[in-house]
Amino acid sequence: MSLENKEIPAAPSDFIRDIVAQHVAEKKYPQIHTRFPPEPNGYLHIGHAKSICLNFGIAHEFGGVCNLRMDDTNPAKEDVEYVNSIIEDVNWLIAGWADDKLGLKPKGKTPETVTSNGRPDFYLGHSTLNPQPSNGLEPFYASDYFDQLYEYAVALIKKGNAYVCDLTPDETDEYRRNAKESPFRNRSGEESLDLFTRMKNGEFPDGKRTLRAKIDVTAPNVWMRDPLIYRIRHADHHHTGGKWCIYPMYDFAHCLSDYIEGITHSICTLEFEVHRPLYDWILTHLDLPRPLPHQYEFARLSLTYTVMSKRKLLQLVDEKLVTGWDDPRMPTISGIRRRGVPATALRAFAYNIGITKYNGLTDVAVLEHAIREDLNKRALRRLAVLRPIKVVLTNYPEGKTEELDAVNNPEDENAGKRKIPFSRELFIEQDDFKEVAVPKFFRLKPSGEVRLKYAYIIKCDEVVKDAVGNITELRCTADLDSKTGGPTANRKVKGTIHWVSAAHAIDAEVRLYDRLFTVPEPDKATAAAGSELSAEPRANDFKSTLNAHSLEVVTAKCEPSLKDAKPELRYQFERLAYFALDKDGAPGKLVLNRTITLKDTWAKEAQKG
RNA sequence: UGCCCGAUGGUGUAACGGUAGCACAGCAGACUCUGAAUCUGUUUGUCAUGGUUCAAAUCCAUGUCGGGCAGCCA
Repeated sequence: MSLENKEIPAAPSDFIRDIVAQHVAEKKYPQIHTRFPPEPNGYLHIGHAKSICLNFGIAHEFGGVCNLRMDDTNPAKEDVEYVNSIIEDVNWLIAGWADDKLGLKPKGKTPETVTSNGRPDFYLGHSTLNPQPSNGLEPFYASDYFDQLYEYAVALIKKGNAYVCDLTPDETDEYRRNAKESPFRNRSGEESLDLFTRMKNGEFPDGKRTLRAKIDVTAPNVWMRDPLIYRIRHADHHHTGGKWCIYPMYDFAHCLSDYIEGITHSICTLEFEVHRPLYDWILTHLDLPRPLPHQYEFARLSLTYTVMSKRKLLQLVDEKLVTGWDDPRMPTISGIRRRGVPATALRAFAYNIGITKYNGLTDVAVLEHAIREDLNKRALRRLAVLRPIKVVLTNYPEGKTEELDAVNNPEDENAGKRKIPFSRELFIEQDDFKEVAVPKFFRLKPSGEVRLKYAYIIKCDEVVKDAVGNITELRCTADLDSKTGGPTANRKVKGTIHWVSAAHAIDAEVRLYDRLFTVPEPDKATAAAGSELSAEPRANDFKSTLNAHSLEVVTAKCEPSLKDAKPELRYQFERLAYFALDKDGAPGKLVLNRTITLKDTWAKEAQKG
């Protein structure tokens, strides 16, 4: 069994899963049916990953289905680029885990008019389960239901539960704030129907009229104060083209999309909690013949050292503060993937943080731990030197090369071994030599000994410097009996360091990524903290906390086996970090991204002084 | 301001009227041919005040603090 298919830890329990489990026990529904409904107006981020893992996790654990649906009712903000990235990201995240629960539909399929329980109904039929979306299948689109939503709106008007309103946007706001009835509230159903038809036919400009649900303008919950359910937008839609100039609002489209698809559990984030009465109102006022979906809310994810809002992420992209949506420093799923994080690690993280209604702030260390735990098990060990310093072994024959055995992964016997060339001239890490060593520094120092991993114990005899005092070379002698497996191999020296043979090393462009922000809560940053004490954070202030050193590029010296590195594999440069191939690489040009460093207890110790 | 929701160690979560547990982080140690991993130990917690009860993190009331909503965005 490969790591990709390895099951993630025991299914968690939370208040939503408890509800679902109860419904399953009661046999309340023939099948549990969730959905993941992003708006295609940006790339998915790690907060969406939490939602994906919840919705697909429930489908996975309770034998259900989870539809992927584009919540695309606002043509102004949405784009096919985003649709495609969403499909790619979801498929990547659920691959080998819940891809058999992914609900799709045949391309172009729209809801059918059927009879359910003796009454007319719109229903899409059962979702198609298929892990290959390219196979004539596509995700669901709220925009595929525009015909049906229009019919539902007409039905509401005919029942006296909706009316066309001519108030301007400002007036609408004012009336709603003051709990005042619109003067158009009591116009006849016939007149509303006529005006709604003409809205649809394009007779009015944007903003001229709206369709509103007739509920209760004095309701304490403002979303019940005759909310808008349709507005005029003369704009092409990425999926329906120029067919429509009126578009349904979220509240109207979402609950009915859930219904049309046969969703049982409609799970969303906390900010929609106040919308739930409206969700229920619309569904219960349309005399729908099948069981109604129900909405449940959980807290969205916040992470330290991260911004999560699509607006801010878009700003980073637009202002070229990162290289794109998939910049490995971005908290987007595509960025995280490019950074080298396996989907299994992201899923483990999502499971570990749990689901509640408390708006907390999760320490990014929890994510980092999940990544390290995953990578430790799968990464192939390699020797590579990021910042080289030359070492010459004066007692080792010139021109001699040995092939030394090296373990590919101590956590996985099946990963096997490889050969590493060893010779008289080597590179070691600058950090692994100190001319004036501090007490607990047990790496290489003048007259000190250190083990070269898989090779010999060496002793530093001489430090060679250039005219300005920079170290150019270390001249060392090797204990030629101390080679791994040799007579004095068990001689104890405190330190072991990594190295590469200078003559055999290959170069790689290595991108050392660090956190994008320097403070735990960039959203709370105040740019002008000096001049305006206790100032409220302003919309753009988060950019003042960007980490200037979030990317450093070095040319590393790597052991030659790395020329065969594969994009689907992960590598650990021993004692340093985990790496993955970047798409910018080419045959003969190695480009690696640092996914995450190894834990570095020494760095912490050294900082203490 | 109105409405809604929430509050358990530093952080995130569990305990569903009956011993406050887990993970991350931290600290200390063991081991180590990766200062990684692994292993051991360990500091720190039920927002407050009342009430119900043999018994309250859990139920009730009030307060405090925090979050959300008040777009013709989702």
